[in-house]
Amino acid sequence: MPNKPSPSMQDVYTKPGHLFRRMQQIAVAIFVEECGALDLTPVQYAALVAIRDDPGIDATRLSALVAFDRSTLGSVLERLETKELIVRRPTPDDKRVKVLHMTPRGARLLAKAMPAIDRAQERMMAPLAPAERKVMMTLLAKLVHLNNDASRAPLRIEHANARRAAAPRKRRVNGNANEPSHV
Amino acid sequence: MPNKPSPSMQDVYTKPGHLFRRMQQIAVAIFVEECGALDLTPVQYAALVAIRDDPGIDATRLSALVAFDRSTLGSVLERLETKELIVRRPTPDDKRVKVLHMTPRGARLLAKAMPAIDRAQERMMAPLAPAERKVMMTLLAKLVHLNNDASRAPLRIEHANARRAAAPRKRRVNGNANEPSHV
DNA sequence: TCGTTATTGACAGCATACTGACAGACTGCA
DNA sequence: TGCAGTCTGTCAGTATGCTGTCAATAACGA
Repeated sequence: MPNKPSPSMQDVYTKPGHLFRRMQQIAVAIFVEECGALDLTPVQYAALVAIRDDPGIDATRLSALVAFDRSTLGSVLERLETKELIVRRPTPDDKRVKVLHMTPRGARLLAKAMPAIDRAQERMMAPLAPAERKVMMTLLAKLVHLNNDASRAPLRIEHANARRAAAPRKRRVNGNANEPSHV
Repeated sequence: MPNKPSPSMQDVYTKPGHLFRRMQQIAVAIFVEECGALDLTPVQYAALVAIRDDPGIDATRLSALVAFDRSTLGSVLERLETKELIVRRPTPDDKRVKVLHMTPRGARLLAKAMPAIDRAQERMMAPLAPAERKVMMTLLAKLVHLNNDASRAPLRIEHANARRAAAPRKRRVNGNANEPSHV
């Protein structure tokens, strides 16, 4: 038995898992600090943008667009509807589906939130020099992209218009069928 | 470049906030995939390591060591105690405090989990080339470190032994008194 | 056409996280 | 010594996220 010594806390601090968790903690804290007055969370913001980009989208396709779990998205949409930022409407086409639209109020909030969002994104990266930021973002984007299928809620951009475009039915081939084509 | 008045989803995808959230999602998914059989989450793992490193630590100091919110840590410790991986004991010194110790069962689980943890950390970074991983980790560590005070639960290593070492009482000067001295 | 399969939104249950508040215990200092 | 202020664990409330499951509905295939 090699009897490798167990990891110490100092080891944990330098591991990607710990650092990603910390960075997410920090990013959310900064976001809320900037947007808290507008009562808008990172997740709600992303959902709003996606709905405005794709009016009439349904919840399942939205979850693929913003990479939320379908279960989680339900409660997020409920909160957005309670705040009257979006509406959920049934469709005659498919009685299972409820389509999503942004309200004028939602549009106003989004416009108002923009400067705060920008400040938040700026602050997260502030400790790095401009050149470092660029490297960081490139590597992070690559990492997220190539790990896309690791999470339960992978990003699926090509799904967004599937319904509307009457795309051919999907054939799930055991595991990850849709490798995204964009890089 | 962004001639659009409002951000589109394509913009959101390239913003640090979105990418950090995705990466955390992915990191947790990979961790759970590797360690799920052991019924161990990333947070529980970090707490276990810290308790083993610092037997007799109390919950408040532990929360500073692993950068959890004090409120959150309560329920985490409760779950660890239910699984009999740790014990919480009152101390005669200070009736408010409950000190934490790992059980033999906790030690066994930690030892058993090590290979899975290593695999998980490895998999998260797998899409990057070795040189890229190094750059990524360096920049990420720097970013987390310099943003440390942005979250509610900043890392406070110097607190860990405060009680035991009978350190001089800290003087809170309006706001965040402990600016980390290490950079 | 009709049974099988897939999809959709919803829900229950668990685990992080954060805000804010609290009672009880402790400490420093007047 | 007494008391004002601090610290500790805990709790209620809110918001993500995940694993499952379910009924209703839709689409497919023999």
